[in-house]
Amino acid sequence: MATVARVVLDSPLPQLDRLFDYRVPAEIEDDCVPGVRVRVPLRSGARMTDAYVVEIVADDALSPENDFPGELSAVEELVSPVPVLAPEVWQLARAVADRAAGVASDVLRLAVPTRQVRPEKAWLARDRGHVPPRVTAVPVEGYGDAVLEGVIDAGGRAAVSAIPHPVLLAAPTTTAADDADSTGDADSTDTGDADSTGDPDTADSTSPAPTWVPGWAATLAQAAAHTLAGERSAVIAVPDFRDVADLERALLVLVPAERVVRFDAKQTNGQRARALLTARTHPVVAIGSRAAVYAPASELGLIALWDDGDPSFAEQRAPYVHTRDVALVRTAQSGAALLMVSHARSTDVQRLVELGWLREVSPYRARVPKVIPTAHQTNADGYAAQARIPSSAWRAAREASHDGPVLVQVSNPGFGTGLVCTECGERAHCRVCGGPLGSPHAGSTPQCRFCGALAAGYRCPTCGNGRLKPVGQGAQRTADELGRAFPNTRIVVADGSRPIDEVPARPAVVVATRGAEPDVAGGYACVLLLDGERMLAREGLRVQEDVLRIWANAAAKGAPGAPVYLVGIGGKLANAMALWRLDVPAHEELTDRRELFFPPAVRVATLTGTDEAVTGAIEALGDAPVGPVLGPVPVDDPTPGTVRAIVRFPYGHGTEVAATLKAEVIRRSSTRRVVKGGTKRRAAPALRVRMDDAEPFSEV
DNA sequence: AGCACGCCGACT
DNA sequence: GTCGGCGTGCTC
Repeated sequence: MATVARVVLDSPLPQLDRLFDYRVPAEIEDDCVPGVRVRVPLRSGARMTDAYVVEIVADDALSPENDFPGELSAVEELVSPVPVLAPEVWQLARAVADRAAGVASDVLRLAVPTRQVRPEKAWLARDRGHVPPRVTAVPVEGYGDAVLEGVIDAGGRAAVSAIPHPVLLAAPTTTAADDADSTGDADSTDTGDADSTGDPDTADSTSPAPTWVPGWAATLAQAAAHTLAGERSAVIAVPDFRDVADLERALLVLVPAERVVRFDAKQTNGQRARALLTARTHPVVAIGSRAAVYAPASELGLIALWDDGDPSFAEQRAPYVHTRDVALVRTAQSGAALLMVSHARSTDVQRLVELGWLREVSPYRARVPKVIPTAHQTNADGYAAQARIPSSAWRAAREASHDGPVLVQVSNPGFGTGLVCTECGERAHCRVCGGPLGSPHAGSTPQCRFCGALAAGYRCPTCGNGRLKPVGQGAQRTADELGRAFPNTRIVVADGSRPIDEVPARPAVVVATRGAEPDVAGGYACVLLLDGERMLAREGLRVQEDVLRIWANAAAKGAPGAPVYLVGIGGKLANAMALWRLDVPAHEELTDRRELFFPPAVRVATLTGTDEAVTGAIEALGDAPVGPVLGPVPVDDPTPGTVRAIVRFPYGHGTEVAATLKAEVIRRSSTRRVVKGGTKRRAAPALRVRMDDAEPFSEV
């Protein structure tokens, strides 16, 4: 009896985004299993396409009325007998693509690394019956008696407020197993002497030394260890590379290295391929940035995200699906538990909480940061007056700097955000492109921040004066100021171009741009959050939640109960920080967005293309949209004559809207336009659809 | 993507 | 009468 392989083609064409059937030649029948890569002929024999086998069916199980009625072509080649596409990852890719009106093979490109021969051979040669060391159960500390364990074991879902300070994480004692007398207080984490009883059930004969890790990392490592102890996998996605490092450090205290696999952008393809195959072999904890959420972890028991509001979770490649959404789809498909851990709450998670879909879990008696808001004066130009740091904060910082490091968070790197004329205060602009001038170093030649042109010999066009001074404060400038104010203290600057992962727990002033704050064992003695006002002045739908997130994450780098000065901020946001009730602004923000039909209260789709295609797509949607359709308006991107429109629709219509838009894309892709003019050349697709853009209104 | 199929203008 | 233009549609 012959068999038929049902395959997904590795092609970005939407009209090919469905399964195709091929005959399986007898020679490869044994190895042609779901998940393997094959090459198949597509259209008139000679040309080959890469594909993954998704399903093997007996050809007498095909029904003539439902399946392809013609003669099947044969699979041309089995590329490798290693099944790299796990069935659940295929299901995930399909659902994620459908949700985004996108193409499944685009999702697969994010989920499956390109073929690597060496790791595959190593995997095939290896004893697949290998049993990895067992993982000792540890309690998830700080959340009351087995609260999070209960969520995980029940396949539940929770929005978890992270423990807002560093935690000293110690390896479980070899007797471990029962969590009976957990105090539920992360501060009391047992330092535990490094025992060397050499329990054969644990990976190493010597336990790792206790390590300071961020509170969230301790919680997620313990949650993962709990999941692994039940022989189930955990998948944990975090925004960036440094978070991966923190989490890995925490995990290696609790679980054998063999059980931890990484997926991140800095890996080579070979490393990713190895991680992928390991994850399929036995239960692991898969950690990493966006790609980790697609890890083919066997027996999935837990999916978790740290800081889901971080913009890094927005995928940059088609179909632009946010890691949070992938996690939600995967949770629904797998029945695994879901933990959304953060300090600040995203409006997206708040929506799920208000729906009752996520349960709220907070630390039990956590010591929250002692946030002290100090509203402050600005001068008439709107620039911070000389007293940038209020005297109370000065005093506290100076005092704290005797005991340990003080963190100073600023919004921008370098020396300042702009230059103004010393005489008339006019902002200096580039003579080439009109962009703002800045100075990368003290006293260096002014340079355009947009086009990079140097502006030597600049004269103010208003008053003719030739001298400029910086306005706004970058990290370097702040560091210089503080250096004068703290004469005998070490000053450290950390920003995007000079990243510092960790500073010693010694007196120092650490000036860091938002998001680049180094860790310190035990936490900072004091935290100053300086440029809040400027950060809030940005345009955008998510500025407020983003700024809260940035503040909260820095505040949580302080030692338990350390003072945190929130400079120049009053009102609701200051209140939320002071009370450490970061859900309140999220609730209010979400309420506003419901009234305005803005995401995430509703979903959005951005339609780009020819006027006819965009208008046609809007008509095809019928009455699914809510709120007025925005546009179509002309945009000359990617080609002149293009228009863009934004439609908004309730979550309940998502499936229908995505399917309709995908059908429109397919319809328009078969009739391609030819640009008028002498030489005919291929034009942009007549219709492009992007769903759930985080900042959909920024360009319309 | 590519390539075949199909219905209207100037050529042996 | 036919050769060939590229719009349209399909790919197991």
